Amino acid sequence: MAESDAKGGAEAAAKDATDASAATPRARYRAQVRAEVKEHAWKQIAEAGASALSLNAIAKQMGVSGPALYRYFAGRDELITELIRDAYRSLADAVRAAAATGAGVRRLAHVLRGWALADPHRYFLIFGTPVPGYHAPEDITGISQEIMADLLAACAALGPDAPGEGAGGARAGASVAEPSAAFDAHIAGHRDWAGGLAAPPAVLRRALAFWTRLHGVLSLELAGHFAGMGFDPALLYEAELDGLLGPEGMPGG
Amino acid sequence: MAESDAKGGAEAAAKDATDASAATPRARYRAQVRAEVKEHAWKQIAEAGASALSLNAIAKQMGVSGPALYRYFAGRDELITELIRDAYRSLADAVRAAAATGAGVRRLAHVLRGWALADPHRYFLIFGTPVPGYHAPEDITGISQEIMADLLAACAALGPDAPGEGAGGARAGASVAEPSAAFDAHIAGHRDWAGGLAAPPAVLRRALAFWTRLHGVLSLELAGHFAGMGFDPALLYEAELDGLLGPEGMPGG
DNA sequence: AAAGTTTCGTTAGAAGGTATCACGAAAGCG
DNA sequence: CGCTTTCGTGATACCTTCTAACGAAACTTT
Repeated sequence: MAESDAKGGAEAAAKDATDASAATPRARYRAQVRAEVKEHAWKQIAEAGASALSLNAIAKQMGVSGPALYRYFAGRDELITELIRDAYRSLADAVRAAAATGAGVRRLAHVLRGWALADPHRYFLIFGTPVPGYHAPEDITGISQEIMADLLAACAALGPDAPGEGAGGARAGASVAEPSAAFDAHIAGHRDWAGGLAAPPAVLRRALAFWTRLHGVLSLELAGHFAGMGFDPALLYEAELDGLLGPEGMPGG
Repeated sequence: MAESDAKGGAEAAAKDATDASAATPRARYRAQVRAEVKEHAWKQIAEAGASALSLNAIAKQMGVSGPALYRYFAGRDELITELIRDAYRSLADAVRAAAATGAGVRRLAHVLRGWALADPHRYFLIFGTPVPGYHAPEDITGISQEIMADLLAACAALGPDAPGEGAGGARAGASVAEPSAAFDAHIAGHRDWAGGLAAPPAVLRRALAFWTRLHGVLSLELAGHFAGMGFDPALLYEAELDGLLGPEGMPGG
């Protein structure tokens, strides 16, 4: 029953092993070792990417034997899942901290870019090539909903007739408002992801555009696809942001 | 000297091993085996992703021993590089074929999406998480420039004052034309990637926006980030396309 | 056609990875 | 102090990439 205990213990301790100040000394030690493993894992990922992550190498670096780590993580997959969770939480915290100081969408975008540039591998862990069989646990989707909620709130703060193409108000004729109206009609009926927020469809569409457009520039930049092209990705990012926000420069941004 | 011969042979044959109808029977056989290996590799990638690609498994499927494949590929990296090259070529061919029939940007965008959905793993092989130490060979960057040239031509066909936010003409005031003008000034000085094409900065900017925005939607969709959100990614893709093109619907699109 | 050379595919093996098992030692708990 | 749980270890099985050496097959040349 040693193996089932180790498994059950790992799962049971997963709740309180996250906080360092647990009740029992056992759990506290567990949490510390788990944290140390993840620390080495992040270092290894930053150096050679997530695909090169090796439990064996981490164990060697920590001065213990390979199988020792299996007392703390069920396997490589569980460790990676944990790292993905930490990455999501890190991004959510960064976004929330900015939003708490009243940051607008523009500032949020800069927070996102700064967070991504600080550790590209961490960004790709979330938004990069998905692992074939992997399905994110419940709590991770919850964290991503936190991020979306903050983004949605920032977009709602812009007002329903905010500038930008297709948003409705600022355009000359109805010729431009039409295409987004078609999507607005669709998104109005599929707003489960917006939580309880009673935002108009234009706001939902704006939040989606923010996400996809910034990710588009950011991921191509981080992957090096702009490498030989000469221009500054930061300026392209800013240009997309301008197109999204309009030039008047939101006060909180 | 067998090993240096095998290496040199592989490199020398790499040129004519690509076309199936080579001069010598040796080269023809080589080309056939290499093609068969890649075929199995694609199947394996489609099933479990590029990270799960195993030379050993391919050899087993082909009924030969593991090391036999090292006569045809220097290693796993060379095989993957070859697959990336094929993926780029496949995309470039698809784009060029569409462009040859006079397809506009809208149709090009649909070709891109169709190509990506046909094999998501192939898309991620190009635009997904980059492998840490990998640098694309010269000819691969050449193929990507082909794609960019076609996109650029299609964008130029739209005319310099085409619709879309920040392009200049269709907007009500100068307040919206300003932000993109800032980027236009920058991109005007860094247009090495545009080849010899004498396109105005607005066209370059438009092509860049096409690439980044469509990739933004597409990559998030393929990675499953829209999974639990309920809306139809195809409609979001279309909405972004509309925002890029304007609603009047290009004739060739 | 025979001889020579190149290439091919094999087995063997090194080095490294994940993951399991069984055992002894350490540490917490009653 | 003793019982119980947990921890770390070495051994082991099986996977991977990749190199080396050898025999056989095939192409080339004489």
